[in-house]
Parts: sequence; C-alpha cells; structure tokens
Amino acid sequence: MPELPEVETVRAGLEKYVVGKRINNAESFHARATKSNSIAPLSSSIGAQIKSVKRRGKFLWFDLDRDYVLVAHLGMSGQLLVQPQTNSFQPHLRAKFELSGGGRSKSEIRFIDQRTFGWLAIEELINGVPSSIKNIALDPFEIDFNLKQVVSNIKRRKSAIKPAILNQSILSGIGNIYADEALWRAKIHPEIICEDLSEDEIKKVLTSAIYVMKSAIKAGGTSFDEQYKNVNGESGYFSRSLKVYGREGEPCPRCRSEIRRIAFANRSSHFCPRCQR
DNA sequence: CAAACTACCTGACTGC
DNA sequence: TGCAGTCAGGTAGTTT
Repeated sequence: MPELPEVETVRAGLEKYVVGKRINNAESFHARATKSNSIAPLSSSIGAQIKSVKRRGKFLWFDLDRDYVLVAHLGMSGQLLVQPQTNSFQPHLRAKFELSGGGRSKSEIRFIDQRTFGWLAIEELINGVPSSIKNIALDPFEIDFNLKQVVSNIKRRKSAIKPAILNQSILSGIGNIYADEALWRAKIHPEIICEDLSEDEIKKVLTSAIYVMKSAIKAGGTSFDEQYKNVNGESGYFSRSLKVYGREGEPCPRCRSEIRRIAFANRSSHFCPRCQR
C-alpha cells in the first residue's frame, strides 16, 4: 500500500500522539510481525521512552532512550493506529505497544496488517539510520537529497524509466501510484529506456514526483479502500486527485485520449498513449 | 554490477 | 452458489 506520502502522514500522526510517552508493554500476536533480522524481540522496547518518530522513504522508526530503535515498514497493507486501550481489537492485529500517560484513557499503538508483508524490528542505528535501511537511498524530502546526482545515476541506466524510479536504492519513497502520476505529469512513457531520455526529461520526472507527493501529503495520502488509514483510522483524500492511476478507460485530463493500463515489470502501469509517447 | 524474475501473504472481485 | 482465476499500494533474494 503505502508510499512516501502515506507513510509521512502516519509518521506525523505518530509524532503528535506518542513522542515523550513510555512503552509500558509490548505484545506480538504473529510470528511475521517481527522481521527475522530483528536483534531482539519487540518486548525489549518495554520501559523505553519514545524520543521522536523518523522516516526515510517508506521506512519509519521510533527513536528511543536506548541504543537501539524500533523500526516499522507497512508493506502492502500495514497500518499503525493510536487507539484507546479499551477499543475492541481490529482483525489482523499483529502487535501492540501500550503507552504511558493519559490518565484513565491510556492509549496504545496497534500494528495491523492483513497481508503480512509489513514488519517491525529492533535495530541498531548505523550512520543515523536503522541497519536494515542501509541500502535504501535518500528520499527527495531529505536535506541531503541531491537531485543532480540522482538524475545522472538514472541517465546511465539501461532499464525502463519506471522501474528506475521505483528502485529504492536510487531514490526512495516512490511506489506504483506516484510513479504513474509523475510520468504522466512529465509526459514520459513508462517504458522509455533511461539512457534514451535527456537529463532534463529525467529531472522533470523527478520534480513531478516530488510535486505529486507533496500534494498528496497535504491531502493526507491516497486511500482506495480499508488498507490505508492514518493513525486515527481516517482515510486520505488524494485518490480523487489522481490523473491516471486506476483510471483505465477514462479520458486523460490533459488531452481526453483514453487512459491505458499495461502489465509491465509485474505491475500495472497507467498512462496516456497520446501525452506519453 | 545491473536487470529481471520470483517469493512472500490474504482477501476482494470477476466470470463461468 | 461455488469455484478458479486475477488483482492489489512492498521489498528481498536469487538468477542471468
């Protein structure tokens, strides 16, 4: 599910409700909720205070007053909700973290994940990021993100442009929705080979992705169904602003040609055959 | 090394 | 109604 804008919406929500709280109890309900490379069980977070909530691309982590952090990836269907402990459990509840404070109405972080591609882990920081994120490139909203460098990296590649911008080791955060939206905005066909694009065209694709993701963050992310929610369990509104994703057969908002969907690199790609040659 | 492919899951939906 | 097939926003590991 969630791409950078959805994960950022979740991060901001967590920051609002959990920073400064202590983890009074932690429980896991599913073996795959804890990633196999976790250096300790989730229960080792018990007693820790949450100092901040960070993000790179689609990865989240909680800084603790410890020498390790609690990392989360939502995969395709993961949610992190902050709820009163008295609320009844959702289906697919995989783990929960009870929080201090709040008097009688104590809250907890709940990790819910239908498809179990998401995970949590206890990890050490290496150069300021969790160890499992060492191969994940900077996302475009990080201070040190270098647009020029990413453009020249992509310019040298022999793959199509779409898989390149989905490759989290080149830049992180873009997923299938925002890739299609960025390519539509930049008027670039998803199957064009990177080498055959000019640096300006590649730059246009990336600045389009940044623009679309910024707009999506403002709208609280994209929700199609029950699989993406912010920490309060609310859906985002960006799906109504999508121009091509999920709009096969509808007219292109720019030229009225019929939007097409093709299967490509094991995913759907939506594009306008007239605007994106 | 880069690129392409596969595996990992559950559930909603479609067409017969 | 039931059943097989398809599809879904992700990453990681293996093969070429």
